[in-house]
Amino acid sequence: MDEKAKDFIREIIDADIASGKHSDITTRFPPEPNGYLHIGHAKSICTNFGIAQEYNGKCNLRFDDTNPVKEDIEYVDAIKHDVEWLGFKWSSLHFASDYFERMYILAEKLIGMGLAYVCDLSPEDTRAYRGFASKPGKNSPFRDRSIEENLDLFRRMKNGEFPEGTRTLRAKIDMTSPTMCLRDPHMYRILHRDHHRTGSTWCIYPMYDFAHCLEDSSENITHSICTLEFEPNRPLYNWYLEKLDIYRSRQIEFARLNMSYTVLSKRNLRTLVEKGLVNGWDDPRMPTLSGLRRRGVPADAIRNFCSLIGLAKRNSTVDVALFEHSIREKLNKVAPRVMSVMNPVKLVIENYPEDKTEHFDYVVNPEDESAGTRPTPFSRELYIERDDFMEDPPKKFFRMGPGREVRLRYAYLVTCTAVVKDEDGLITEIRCTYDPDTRGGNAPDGRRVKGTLHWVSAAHSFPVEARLYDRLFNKENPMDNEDGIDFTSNLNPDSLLVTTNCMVEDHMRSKTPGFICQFERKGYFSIDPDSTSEKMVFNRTITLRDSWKKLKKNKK
RNA sequence: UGGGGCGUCGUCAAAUGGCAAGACACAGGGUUUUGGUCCCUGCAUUUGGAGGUUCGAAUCCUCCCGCCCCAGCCA
Repeated sequence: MDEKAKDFIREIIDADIASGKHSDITTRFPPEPNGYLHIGHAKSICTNFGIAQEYNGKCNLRFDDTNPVKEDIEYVDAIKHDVEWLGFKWSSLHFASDYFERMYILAEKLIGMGLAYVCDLSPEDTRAYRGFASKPGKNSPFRDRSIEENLDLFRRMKNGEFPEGTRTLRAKIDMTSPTMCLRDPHMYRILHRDHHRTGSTWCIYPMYDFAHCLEDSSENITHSICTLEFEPNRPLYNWYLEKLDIYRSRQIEFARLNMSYTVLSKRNLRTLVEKGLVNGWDDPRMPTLSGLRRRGVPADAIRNFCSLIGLAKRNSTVDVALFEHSIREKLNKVAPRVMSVMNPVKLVIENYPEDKTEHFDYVVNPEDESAGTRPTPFSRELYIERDDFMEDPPKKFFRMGPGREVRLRYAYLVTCTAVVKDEDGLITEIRCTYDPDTRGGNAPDGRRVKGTLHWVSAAHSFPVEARLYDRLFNKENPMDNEDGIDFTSNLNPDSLLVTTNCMVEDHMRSKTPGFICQFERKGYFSIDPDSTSEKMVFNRTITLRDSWKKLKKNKK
């Protein structure tokens, strides 16, 4: 068995088990319900749930809902659905808000220990007193209130006696600490807002640093895995647990995922949605899990991608090509093949009987023998891809041209005899003859053809809408632009092209949204929920690799 | 320029003092009724730089350089 090298987090866990520090491992995935999950969260989900699986431990799903201003129940449901879709089951479900009472008690305990105080400084003054990174801060004038006064004030804060912004509860640590978050950090702020779960019960809400370590501790989380930007907060995380003398979870930080040609911050994704630059959080161009799902990306592909990218502390940007590779790799193995013509032009076989229809055996998936074959109908009038014909083709063009013989996949060898055009010079019809001896696609005399074209029978196909998606941004780093702010200037104007006259084999009529297939030679497609009985809609998940396109591009 | 992190191929990423894995990308070739898949081949004499320790250094030491994070009553 080839031992895959372990990442630094799994090495820490191994060491903790070896040393006897832990015999059972518990992790957690702690999203804030203020937006939709994206591929970056998938890295965290796969890490936390993956570790729990590998070590026979537990992984909780916990909503970090400490800020009612930004959070909503809508996101809670969407997040649960996304985690399940990715293929994970949480050991237990929690909400930070379930711990509000306990947090409050622990806050009073800290006050009682002389380690927390109510501060009346305005937000502006608080900032002024904090100092700078290189300059120490000054003590708040309210820092030395008596325990009794602090307790009284804090209870009155809780009882709603003070307006928002007038007072906070702060930990009494060290205003001169070189670590900014240790300069008497806020524990509670006043917010006269209804919370999506606790309603109007509370008008003070705990800050992240105070809340998160308590949540982890309450759940006996052994390893609290988070992203790099929380690294400077770790001393504070440890401070609360130590002073309160409660279960000590260990915070470990890893580098969040960045991906080329993609934005992955909730803030920027929200901008795209709110400015109407995409059609919602689940727009198939979005890197959200809901968007990827709608686009047709299998959860398996995402999980495999997450194991390919590794886990480390170095800031990095993964090439989106690696993600695309993961998608193709999965889809190639599972997607049934279908023939569909995106940009149809009629092909008439002059020597084929007008009233005849015959069927050929179509291999459903050459990568999966068990998928078997199915019959596909063929007749005198077909559609082929406009791109598959050139009147004056170069040598390397292996497709149809005047006088050229090509294979119609699974059917016959045909030779182009004529082209019919309208008054504008647009080709309206291509004429050809077929060789009846080549049934199935091979010539008994052994002659070979270079090209094999896909096709549909005109009488046995129907038009659908195809939404051809491409990368949302045309710049490797969408954040890199002239004014340094407006990343939307790097949006790819061709990220969505719609064609409404894509002809698809008749048997596809019965398929329903979510169905994924490969349109042969074109790419992988999934049926969109926008489909109606009048018009089916297909999303292009991703194209096939296209070495012909590459060859053409390199010549230019 | 205070504190906390991080520098190994174009992009990710292993190597834990003993001869720089692997994947993607790229380039070339083979097979092929998808210009797909698959298969072969090539792709870091060198690990941000300079010194030092050592028989031996990406790994240890010193100095330097670069990048990221922290000054929300956000998370």
